[in-house]
Amino acid sequence: MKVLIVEDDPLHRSYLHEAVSAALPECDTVIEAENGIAGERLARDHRSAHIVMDLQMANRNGIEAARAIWKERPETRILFWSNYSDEAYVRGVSRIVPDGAAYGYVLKSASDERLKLALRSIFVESQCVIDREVRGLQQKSLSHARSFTDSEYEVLVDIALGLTDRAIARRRNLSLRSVQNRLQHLYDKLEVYQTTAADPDDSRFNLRARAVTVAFLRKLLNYSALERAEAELQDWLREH
Amino acid sequence: MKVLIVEDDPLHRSYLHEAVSAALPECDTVIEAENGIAGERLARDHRSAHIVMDLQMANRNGIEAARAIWKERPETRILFWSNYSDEAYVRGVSRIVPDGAAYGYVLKSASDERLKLALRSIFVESQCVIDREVRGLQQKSLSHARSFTDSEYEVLVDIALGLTDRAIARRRNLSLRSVQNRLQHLYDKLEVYQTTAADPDDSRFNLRARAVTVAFLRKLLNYSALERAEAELQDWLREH
DNA sequence: GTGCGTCCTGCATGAAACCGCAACTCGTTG
DNA sequence: CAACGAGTTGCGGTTTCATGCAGGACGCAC
Repeated sequence: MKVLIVEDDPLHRSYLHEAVSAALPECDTVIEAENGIAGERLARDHRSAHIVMDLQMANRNGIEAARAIWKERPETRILFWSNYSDEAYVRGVSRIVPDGAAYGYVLKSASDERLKLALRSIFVESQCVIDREVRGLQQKSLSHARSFTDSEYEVLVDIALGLTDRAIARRRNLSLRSVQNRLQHLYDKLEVYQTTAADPDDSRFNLRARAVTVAFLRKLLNYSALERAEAELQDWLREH
Repeated sequence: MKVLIVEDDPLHRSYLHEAVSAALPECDTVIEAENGIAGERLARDHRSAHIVMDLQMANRNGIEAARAIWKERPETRILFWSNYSDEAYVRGVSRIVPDGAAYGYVLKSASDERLKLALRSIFVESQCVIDREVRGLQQKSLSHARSFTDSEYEVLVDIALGLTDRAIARRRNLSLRSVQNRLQHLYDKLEVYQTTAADPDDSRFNLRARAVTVAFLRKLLNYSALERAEAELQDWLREH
C-alpha cells in the first residue's frame, strides 16, 4: 500500500508519517507533498489511492486538491486532517465527496489512537470516519431548523463577494425580488437586525455587511471558502 | 532564566520547548500554556519576562494576551511565532508594542537556526528581531504610497463590522460626509469599482461589501482582527 | 380535487449609500 | 504672509437596499 501525505507544516508532516507507518504495517511507501498543487501532481503520478490531506494550505487548499483528485479517480480514499471544524470547511468537503467514496474527517486535536483507528478504518476497511464534532455540524446543517438551505448559503456567499442584488439575480437566474427574498431569510436566520433592541430608532447596522461579519464570526464562512468563491466568480465574470 | 511558551498546537509546543532549551542554556525553567488565557495567568503568576507566543489560538489569541501582559509589565520580552505574515497581524502587533520594548516576530517557516538566533537576540541581548518578510509589510504599511492610513483602516474595520455610515460617524465623532469621504479613499486604494472595465454599464459590485472582501483576500483583515474589532464594538455599544 | 406550504415574482416606498461640487480649517512650506 | 495640500463638512441628486403587500407556480397530503 502507498500513502500520500499532503500537509504544509513540516512538524505535522513528520508526525503523520510516523502515525501512518505505525498504524499501517502493510504500507510500504509514504510520499509527502507540502501543498495542494504538489499533492495533485503526486497523486496523479503515483495513482495513489490513499491520501491524508490537510485542509488549510497556503498554495492550494485541501478542498481544491481533493476535488481535482476525486474528479480523476473517484474511488480514491482521502482522510482530511484539519485543525478546525468550521462549518465552511465541513460544507466544502461534503459538497465534493463523490457518491459512495470512503473518506474521513479527523481533527488535529484528536488523540494518536483516534488518528490511527481512522487510518485503518478508511484505508483498510473502506469505512467513512467522521469526527463526532464535525458530524454534529453536518447533521445540524441538514436538519431543517436553524440551519441554512443551499440557496441561502448561496446568497450569503454572493453578498460576501460583494455582488449587488442585480448581479446576483443575473448570476443565479432569478428575479431581483427573489434575491432580496432570500436575503430576508438569511438575515432572519443569522439574527441580524438594523436596530438594537434597546433603541429601535437608531439604525446601526448595514444588514448586508453585518450578515457577512456574523457569518464569519460563526465560521459559516472562512478565508478559504471566500477564496474558492472568488475564483468561481472570476470564472463566471469572464464568461459573462 | 524562565521562559513561558504559549502555543496551542502540541507538536509546535514541544518543538519550541526543545528549541528554547537548545538555544538558551541559561534557561532553567520552561513553562507551557496552551491558550492565551492560561498564558496570561502563568505570565502573571510566574512574573515571566520571557515569552514565546503563538498568534492564532482558539481561546484567546496572542495579540490579546500580549496586550494584557504588556499592560501589566511593559518590559516583558515577547517573541511572536506565527504561521502567517498577514498585514492584519502585523498591524495588530505594531499597535500594541510598548515604547522601547524588546520583541520579535518570526515565522514558523523560518529555519531552526533563525529561530534560535531570534531567541538569543531578544531574550539575552534585548534586540528586536523582525522577520524580513514581516518587516517588508511594516514598511510598506508606513510608506505613504499604496498603503492605508490609520483612518482608512478604521473605516475599513467599521464597515467590515457591518456598521452604517451614520453609526460610524457617531462612533468616530465625524460627520456623515466625512465618513463617506474616507470610504471613497478606501475604495480607491483597494481598487474596487462598481463596474467592470469591460462593460461600464452594468454595475456588479456593492462597493461596501466588495471592499471588505478584497481586504480579506489581501489579508488586510483576518478572522482574529474581526474578532477583536467585534469585541471592541460590543463594548462601545454598551456605553452607547 | 382542495387546501396548505414553499418559493418566485412585480410593484411601491422610505432609508442608505455613492459621489460630484464647493466652502472652510489647519499645518506645512516658500 | 501667501500658497498649497490634506482632511472636514454641507448640499443635492441618483442608485441601490430593505421590506410590506399581493398574485402566481409547484409539490405534497388529505
